[in-house]
Amino acid sequence: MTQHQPCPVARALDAIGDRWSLLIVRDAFDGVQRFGDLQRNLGMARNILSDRLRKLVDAGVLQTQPASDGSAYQEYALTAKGLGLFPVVVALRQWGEDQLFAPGEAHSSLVEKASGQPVARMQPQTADGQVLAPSAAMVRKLG
Amino acid sequence: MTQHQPCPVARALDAIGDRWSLLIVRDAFDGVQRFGDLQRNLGMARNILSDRLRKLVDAGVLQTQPASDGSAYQEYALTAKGLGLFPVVVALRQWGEDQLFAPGEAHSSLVEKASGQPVARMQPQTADGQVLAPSAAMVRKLG
DNA sequence: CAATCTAGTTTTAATTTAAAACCAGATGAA
DNA sequence: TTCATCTGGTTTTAAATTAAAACTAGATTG
Repeated sequence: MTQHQPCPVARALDAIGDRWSLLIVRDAFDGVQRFGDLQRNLGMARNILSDRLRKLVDAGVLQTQPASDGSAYQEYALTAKGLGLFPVVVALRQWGEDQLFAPGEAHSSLVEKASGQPVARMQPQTADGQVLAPSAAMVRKLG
Repeated sequence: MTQHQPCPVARALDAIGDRWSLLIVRDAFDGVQRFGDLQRNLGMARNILSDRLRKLVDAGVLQTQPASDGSAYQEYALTAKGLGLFPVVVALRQWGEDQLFAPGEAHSSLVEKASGQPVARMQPQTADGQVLAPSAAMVRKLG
């Protein structure tokens, strides 16, 4: 898996496409920012978490900053680049909600804080706002 | 990584969150359906491709069907569940296009076949169509 | 019918992940 | 201020996964 893939999807998966990185990012969106909290939350090996955090920081998805509780520790926060993954996490969540739970099986769902209303289903759209079917899309090479 | 994760994101990543599965799905969206074509395209080991295809079929993301060229071989096609990953792949592609290429660096992009127009940027929205910022969303547990 | 192609499987080696022990510095309690 | 504990790691070793290559059976081509 060399660097500098020409396909944006491949390059994205190079950065965050392993088993743990997107779960770390999901937790970060939920406000989990401390090493220990991430480790307990995700139940993952500390050395692997350490490695992934380093890679996510190197990739510019996370950054370290002084802990907000005033202690001498640090916390991991999403950068602007990391915040850009919000649509990815939401799309993944919606696919999971739709496709991976038995009918009637309980699951969490994403709502707007202010209203408590569920978030709208994400769908690729054309420039003029029509829903875009997979078969109506194509990749234009090397723009 | 046990089965039956309560979080839809975790469950989704259990199904397609390894280094190869989403690349296979991306190729499937691009019409690549034959074992040999996938292997050559992705440059991955045959045994791993074989394993991933089996898992994706078991997960209901892909299904096998007779090859469309009339030969006795089979091909792997997206199921309805697999087609549901379109927003995930597009979101990932847009993040890659936005964040992972140097300014001016050439990259492919996704356009509408009919018009050649680029696909609109995906953004989570509230029920009434407002853009939803990450900080304005929350997870409601066990709906 | 022989050569080649397709879609795998098997075997073995290399890499990655996991678990557990370990450690240094920060914190908190007496 | 000192001792015990907490935090955020690293190191070591074992287990699991991935990769590369060789191999195979059935399909196709000439």
